[in-house]
Amino acid sequence: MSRPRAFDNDAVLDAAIECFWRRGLAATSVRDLASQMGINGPSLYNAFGDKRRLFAEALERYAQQSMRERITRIEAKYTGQDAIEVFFKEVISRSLSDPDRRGCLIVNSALEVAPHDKELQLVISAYLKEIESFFGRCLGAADREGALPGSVDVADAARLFLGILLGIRVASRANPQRALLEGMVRPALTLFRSRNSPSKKGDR
Amino acid sequence: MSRPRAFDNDAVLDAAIECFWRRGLAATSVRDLASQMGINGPSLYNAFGDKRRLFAEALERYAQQSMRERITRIEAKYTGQDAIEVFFKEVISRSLSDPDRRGCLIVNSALEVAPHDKELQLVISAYLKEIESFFGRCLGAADREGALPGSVDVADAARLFLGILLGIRVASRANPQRALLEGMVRPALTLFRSRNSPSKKGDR
DNA sequence: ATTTATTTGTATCGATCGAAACAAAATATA
DNA sequence: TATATTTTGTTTCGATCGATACAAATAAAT
Repeated sequence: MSRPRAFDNDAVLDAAIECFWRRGLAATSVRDLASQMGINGPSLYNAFGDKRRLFAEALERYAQQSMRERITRIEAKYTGQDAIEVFFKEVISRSLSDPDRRGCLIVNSALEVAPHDKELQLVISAYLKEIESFFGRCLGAADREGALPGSVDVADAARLFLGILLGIRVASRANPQRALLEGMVRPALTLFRSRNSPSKKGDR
Repeated sequence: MSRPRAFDNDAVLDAAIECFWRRGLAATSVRDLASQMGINGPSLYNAFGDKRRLFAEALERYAQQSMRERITRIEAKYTGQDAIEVFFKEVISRSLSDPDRRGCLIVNSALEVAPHDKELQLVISAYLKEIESFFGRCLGAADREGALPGSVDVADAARLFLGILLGIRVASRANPQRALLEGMVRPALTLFRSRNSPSKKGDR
């Protein structure tokens, strides 16, 4: 009954993600967005409402494609300490190989957007909670396998790993050095019962 | 020989800190700044050059008044694990009692400014390094007192605590809940040899 | 083929951005 | 008191901001 869209919705959303990821919400202009998305301003407003709603859609797509994809992919192959180690290995690898220092759009938004937008704050908090829950599942599995000392509280340890993740994401934008990022994680892994510990003090 | 300034340089810098702290560099307009600082636009430009240089001055003053003040004050009274615990207790207390969720200007800037400003990136990295060094001194003292297990690498543990601090600062802007922030720290404190451990699993 | 509904491109809206031009005001020095 | 130097307040610059008015273009439904 009407003229069809000339652009692919997911493709232009990916372009929007790239803009917001690199420069944040406030510093990305609608003209930048429209240009990178390959559409006109009115098409952008027609399809997404306004800049803030476009951001919300881009953020949700990022959460799906980046965060949840990684979590489900890793949990399909690993459990417990292994899953956590692979997770951080991947995050650090990505952080060190990103010349634009984009970090993580969720973490960036937690700092830039959440304090000034109550609605998005709830969304972003929920994303962080998803990550915390992932760590919680890994730690719960480790606990059931007897891989956690009794002194370790699973819920707190999940919060610790979430904190380390946030720390890595922040540090990687200001000072992306392997020694720093890996050093943030390594001591936390000693919370697990030592297996055939491959890296200890003095190993380096 | 010339007309004197009608405003106190430190006082207006404090007002600028407040602006940048709450809204960041890009989202704070020169008009907002001048208004909150109680001066006119031209006076601002005359005294500080431009918005970016004003930001750099405000950031340095913040680092002195907020970060270094806390570190030196705590190190004058505490050492080792105590210093670290008091540090985090204070940071968490501040984070939970801030209705504007300002977080930490250094951490906010590490995420917002550092990736896009090479000069400020170096400054901000140096600030983060100062914090890491503080943790390193605390951990070194603990190590010399035999309060650290041999499996703990001091340099890495300092990076861990820096990471947790960054994580707390990010989380406190998106989801400032005591259980979350304290939970991020508590497991890391088990890296120290257990003293008369006042809080363990199930204590809560 | 006509109608209807939506998207597209062009142009532009008022508001605000960082920054500065300019002259009046103010004070230490001569 | 006269001069030199800086700050101050008013005004405004060109650029850009988010958002839209409007009409031409497009295609499914009738």
